Amino acid sequence: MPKGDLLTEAPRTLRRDALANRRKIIDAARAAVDAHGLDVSMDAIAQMAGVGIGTLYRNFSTKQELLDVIVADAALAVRDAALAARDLVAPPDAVAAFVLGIGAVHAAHPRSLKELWRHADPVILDEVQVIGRSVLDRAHRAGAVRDDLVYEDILVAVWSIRGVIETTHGVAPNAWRRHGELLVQAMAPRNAPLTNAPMSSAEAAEVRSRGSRADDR
Amino acid sequence: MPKGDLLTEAPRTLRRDALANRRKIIDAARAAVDAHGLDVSMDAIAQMAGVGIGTLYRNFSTKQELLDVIVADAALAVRDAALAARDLVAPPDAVAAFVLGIGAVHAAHPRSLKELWRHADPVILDEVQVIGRSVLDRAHRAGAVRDDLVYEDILVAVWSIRGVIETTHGVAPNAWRRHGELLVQAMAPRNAPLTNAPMSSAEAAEVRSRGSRADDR
DNA sequence: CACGAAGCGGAATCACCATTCCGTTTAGAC
DNA sequence: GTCTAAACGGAATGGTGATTCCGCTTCGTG
Repeated sequence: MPKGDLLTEAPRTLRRDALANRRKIIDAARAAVDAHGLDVSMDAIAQMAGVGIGTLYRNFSTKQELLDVIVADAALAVRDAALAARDLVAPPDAVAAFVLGIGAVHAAHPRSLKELWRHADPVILDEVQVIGRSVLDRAHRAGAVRDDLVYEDILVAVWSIRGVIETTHGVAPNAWRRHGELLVQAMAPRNAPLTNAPMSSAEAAEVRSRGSRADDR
Repeated sequence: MPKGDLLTEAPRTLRRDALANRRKIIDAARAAVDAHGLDVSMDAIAQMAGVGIGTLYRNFSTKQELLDVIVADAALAVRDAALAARDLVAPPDAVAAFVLGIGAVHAAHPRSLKELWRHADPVILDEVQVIGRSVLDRAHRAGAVRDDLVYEDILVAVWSIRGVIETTHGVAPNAWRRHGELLVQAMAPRNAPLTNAPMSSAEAAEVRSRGSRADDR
């Protein structure tokens, strides 16, 4: 050990080629997931990226770790869509922009967002929630949405669009848009009050931690 | 070959015990799928049914074949819900009953219906479609739904409810009901005309044959 | 009750993946 | 140009799950 114990931690910079490979891997992984779902094999990703499997594992010690990067990216895209709705759209239309904007992100990555609402970084999802609540709040004050509409309804609307995309994206990639339009209209004032109570925000948060697996494993 | 070629086909009746086992297997499979999803292992199903794996494969030559039976059952439940909506509910409310009734079936089997709309017997799904179109037709004539509502919108609504259930069932098993209510209201007359064209019925049919996998495999 | 066909259980087989290991190749500091 | 740490590729390993095989057991007929 001639160099002593000065450098216990990993080096801060990657070799030029290594960095390029890392990029290729992430891009390939995203493409592979969009094309074949979250259960693409690591070999398939490696091949698509044009590197060996060893290189995948040099960059990401686990498949999950790689997928997390993909999901994190997607979460950022969702947050950006939320921000755009809040900051670039007039309050009365912002709820629609929020729902449809996030729907568009899902449509662009039909499979990688599947697990988004369960596995993504809670910090980002919290940001989305804060943005969404503020969008809804201003819409309420503008009288642009029905009184009984709560943020959880909007969340559920997004999940419903996700479901439509999951079912249709290969055949009718825009089918979700009409569904979204229908939902937005349902959020308008003047509709009869809803008789079913909304999901509580605690429940919404829990979907994040346990997903739907109340019993799995 | 003393018996000659008279009995090329399989015997028509099962031994009493074999029949009982077959029932146990189907029940266990349904329960297992509801609890753990379509990728439960055959071993798990066998164990839950209290039989050996060999027995599973004596009854169903393939895992897919067993799952198909489960899905077929679910398809029948969906058809029954559709029939109930058509025959037991006044035309103006029948569309709501159709959507919510089918939603309830999905909620009762959150996972086994996941693949329903892709893999189930086309004959049954056709029946559902015929029933649905007739329900919609009568609702139109009663002036109970918006003019621009087509059957494909209803199908998409069901898929959206399926998506909500998939996401929430473990945590908020009734969250889908409020979403369904919202959708039903959106289907009422007096809403602004939709700007997005509906999915074509050819596309809807294609979801059945290729599902969303435009590129898989 | 004896017997043979029909059934049964579960070990063995096969295929597919994630992950590990290690000999070989290269970037880039000197 | 040399040299070494950093990177690489891909074969080998280990685990999981579907499917097959076959000796043993049970139903139910005569």
